[in-house]
Amino acid sequence: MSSSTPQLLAGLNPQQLAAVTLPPQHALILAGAGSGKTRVLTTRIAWLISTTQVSPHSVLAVTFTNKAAKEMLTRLSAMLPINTRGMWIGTFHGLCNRLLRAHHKEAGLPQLFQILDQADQLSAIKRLLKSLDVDDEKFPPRELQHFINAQKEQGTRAGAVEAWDDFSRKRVELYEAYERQCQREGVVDFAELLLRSFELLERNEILCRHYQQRFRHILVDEFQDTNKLQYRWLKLLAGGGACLFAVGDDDQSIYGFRGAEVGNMRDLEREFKVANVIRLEQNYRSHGNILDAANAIIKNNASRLGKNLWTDAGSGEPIRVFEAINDLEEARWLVEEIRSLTREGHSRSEIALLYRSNAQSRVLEHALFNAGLPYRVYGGLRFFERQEIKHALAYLRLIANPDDDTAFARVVNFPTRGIGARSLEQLADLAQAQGSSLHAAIGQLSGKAQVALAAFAQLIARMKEGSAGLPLPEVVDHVLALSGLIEHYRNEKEGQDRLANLDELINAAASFVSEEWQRETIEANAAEQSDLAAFLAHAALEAGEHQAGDSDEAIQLMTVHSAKGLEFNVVFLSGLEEGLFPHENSLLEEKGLEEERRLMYVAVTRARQQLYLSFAETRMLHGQTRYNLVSRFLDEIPKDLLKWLTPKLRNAYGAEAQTKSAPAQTAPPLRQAKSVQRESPGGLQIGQNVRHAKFGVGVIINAEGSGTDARVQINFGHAGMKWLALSIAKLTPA
DNA sequence: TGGGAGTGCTTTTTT
DNA sequence: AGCACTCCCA
Repeated sequence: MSSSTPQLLAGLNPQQLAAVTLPPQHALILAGAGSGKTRVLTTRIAWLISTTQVSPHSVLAVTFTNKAAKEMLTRLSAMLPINTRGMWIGTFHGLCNRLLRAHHKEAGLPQLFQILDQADQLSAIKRLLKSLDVDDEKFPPRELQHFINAQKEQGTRAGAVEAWDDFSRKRVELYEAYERQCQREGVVDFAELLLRSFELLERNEILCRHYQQRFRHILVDEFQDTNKLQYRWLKLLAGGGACLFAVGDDDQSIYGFRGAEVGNMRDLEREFKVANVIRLEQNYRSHGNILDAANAIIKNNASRLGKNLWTDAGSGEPIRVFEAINDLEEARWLVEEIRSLTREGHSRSEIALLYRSNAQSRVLEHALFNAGLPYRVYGGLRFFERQEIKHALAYLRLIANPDDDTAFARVVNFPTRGIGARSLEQLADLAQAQGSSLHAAIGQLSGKAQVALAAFAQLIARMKEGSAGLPLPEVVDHVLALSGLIEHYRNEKEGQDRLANLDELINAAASFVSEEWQRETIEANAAEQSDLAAFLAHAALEAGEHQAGDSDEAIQLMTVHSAKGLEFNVVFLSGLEEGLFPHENSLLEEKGLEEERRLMYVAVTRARQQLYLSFAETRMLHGQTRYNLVSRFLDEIPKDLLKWLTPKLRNAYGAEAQTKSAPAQTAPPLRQAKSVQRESPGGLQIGQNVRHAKFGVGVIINAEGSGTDARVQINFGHAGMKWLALSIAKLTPA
C-alpha cells in the first residue's frame, strides 16, 4: 500500500469507504443524490491504481456527459501523480469514437468518417426521403429519426426489425436505405457510434479479446441512464473477467423517454451476480427539511430499489410555498424574493430557477430582465450548433471528405453562388443513379449546372491545397476566408454576432490543439488522426457551452432535466401545476408518472439550504390561458415542512373546501378563448373551482353550447380532463 | 434568390 | 404566443 493511501481515504464515511476499497468484483453502488457519488468513483480509480498494481492503462471509465468526464479527470489528476494519458475516460460516444477511429478498417468505415449530430441526421433523413420520393407526410422525418435511433439503441439493425404490415415494412426499408446512405457517405450518427463499435467487438474475436484483457476495471457513472445497447456494450467488454463497478441512482432516472432503462440496474445485479449492493445514503448536500420532502415524494413510487437519504445537518429552513394568481404574478414574486435574497448576501450564481419545460422560461426571463437582474439560461442553441458554425464546419468536413453529402448540401449554395434547386436536383438524380456522392457526380453533369458546380468543386480543392500543412487554427482561418462566409455575414444586417462566433471558432481550434492532454484521454487517439479530423469529431461530440462568456454572477435558469448533477444554495421550483409538472403527456405513458416524480425528486434535491415552490392558478401556454390545479407532488410533501407565503390553498388539489380568500392583487381579467363564453351556462365561470361527486374538485377551463346542450370542460387533476354536460352532471362550487 | 405570407406544432435532451 | 418550415411571387 502506498503512503498516500490513508490520505486518499481520509474523510470517507463507512459506506463510501467500503465502495472505494471493494475487492476486485462486480459492484453496484446505489448512490443517492448528494451522497458523494463522483468522489467515490474517482477515489475508487485512484485507490485501484495506487494499491493493487492496476495500471492506469487497464482502467475504463464511462460517463454520459463530457462535463462529467472532465470533472473525473481533473479530480483524478489531483489525487494521483500519474499521467492520465493512457487512460480511457470518457463518454460512451467519445470512447466508441476512439475505438472506431483506431479500427476503422475492421469496422468498415473510412478513416475520416464524420459524425452526424441530431440536426445533421435529420437533414440526412430528409434528403433520403426526397431522393426516394417518399411522402414525408406519411413518414415524417422526425418520427423516422426517432424510430431509427430507437432501433439502434436496442441494438437492432434494419434486417432484424420485425414488420407485419405495409407501413412498418416501408419504415424498415427506409431504415435500411438510411444505413446505406450513411455508409456511402462515410458518416455515422450518435447511435451508430455505439452500435458499430459494439458489433466490431462482437464480430472480431481477436479485437474483442484484446480489449477484454486490457480493461480489468470498468467503471460506469449514472448507470441508471444506460440504454439496452450500452448495457450490452459494457457486458461484452467486461466478458473477459473485468470488474464492473457501476454507480447510479434509480430514483434519478429521468431519461426513460430517450431509451434509458432503469431495469439495467436490476439486470446488472442479477446477471453479474453482485453480492451486495452498497448504498450511499448519507447526504452531504441538503438541509433536513429538504431531504425529508424529497424522501416523502419519492416514497410514492412503487418500482424502486429502495433507499432513504439522511443527513446530520440540521433541518434548516422550512420549504416556502407561493401560490400566484397567474404566471406573471409568479414571476414578479420570484424577482422580489431573489432581490431580498441577494440583499441578504446570497450570491446570484447560487440561486437557481428551475422549471419543467423550456416554454416556462420566457416569462421568468422577462421579469428578471426588467428588474435588471443578471441571469443565465441553460439550454437552447449551443456553440457548435449555431448556423454559421455549422456552415463553417461543413466546409471543413468537405476538405476531410468531399463525399460527405450532408456537408455538401449544406454549403454548396451558401453563400449563394448561383446553384439553384434545379441544378441540385439534377446532381442528386445523377448521384442516385450511379450510387455515388454528390461531389463525385459533378463530372457527369452537363450544361450550365456543370459550370457552377465544377467551380464549387474547385473551391473545395483549393481549400484543401491551401490548408495542407498548416496548423489547425490557420486551416480554419483559411477556409473561412475562401468560403465567402465572412463576407456574407459582413453584409448581413444582423451578422455581427455571427462574425464574432466565426472568430471564436478559430479560437476554439487553437485551444483545442493546445489542450492536447485532455484530448488524448477523452476524445480519441490524436496520434492516429489529423488535428482537423479530431476537431470535427470534437465539434460533433461536444456541442460546447450554451452561452459563451456571460457573467458568472448570474441567476441560473434551467429545466429540471439540465439541473441534474448540479446543486445550489437556493432553488426555486416554479410552475408546480397539474398538467405542467407532472406534465400531462407523461400521464399517457405507462410509468410516466413515476418518471415525473423522479424528476420532482431531482428538482428538490438540488437545493442545499433553501427551497421555494411556486405555482399559478392561471398560465398562458401556447397562446391560451390555462387553468391549473396545484401539482399532486406538492401534496406529497408533509405539511409541517412547508411554510405558505400565501393564504393556504386557494386552489386546493383534492381540497378540503377553503374559504375563498380575496385575491391579494387584482387578477387580470380572464381572457376568453375564441367563441367561448366567459360566463358559462348555468352561472358557472371559467376558472372557477367546482366539485363533482365522482371526480372530485376541478377547475372549469372551457365552456360551450347553451341550454340543454351546455357543456363545460373541467380539469380534475388526478381524474383528468372531462367535458361534462350541465344538464346531466351535478356540479357544486368548491 | 429571397422575402413575405401562410401553416402547423409545441416535454424533458446528451451524445 | 412564438418559432420553424413551406410555398409562392417579384
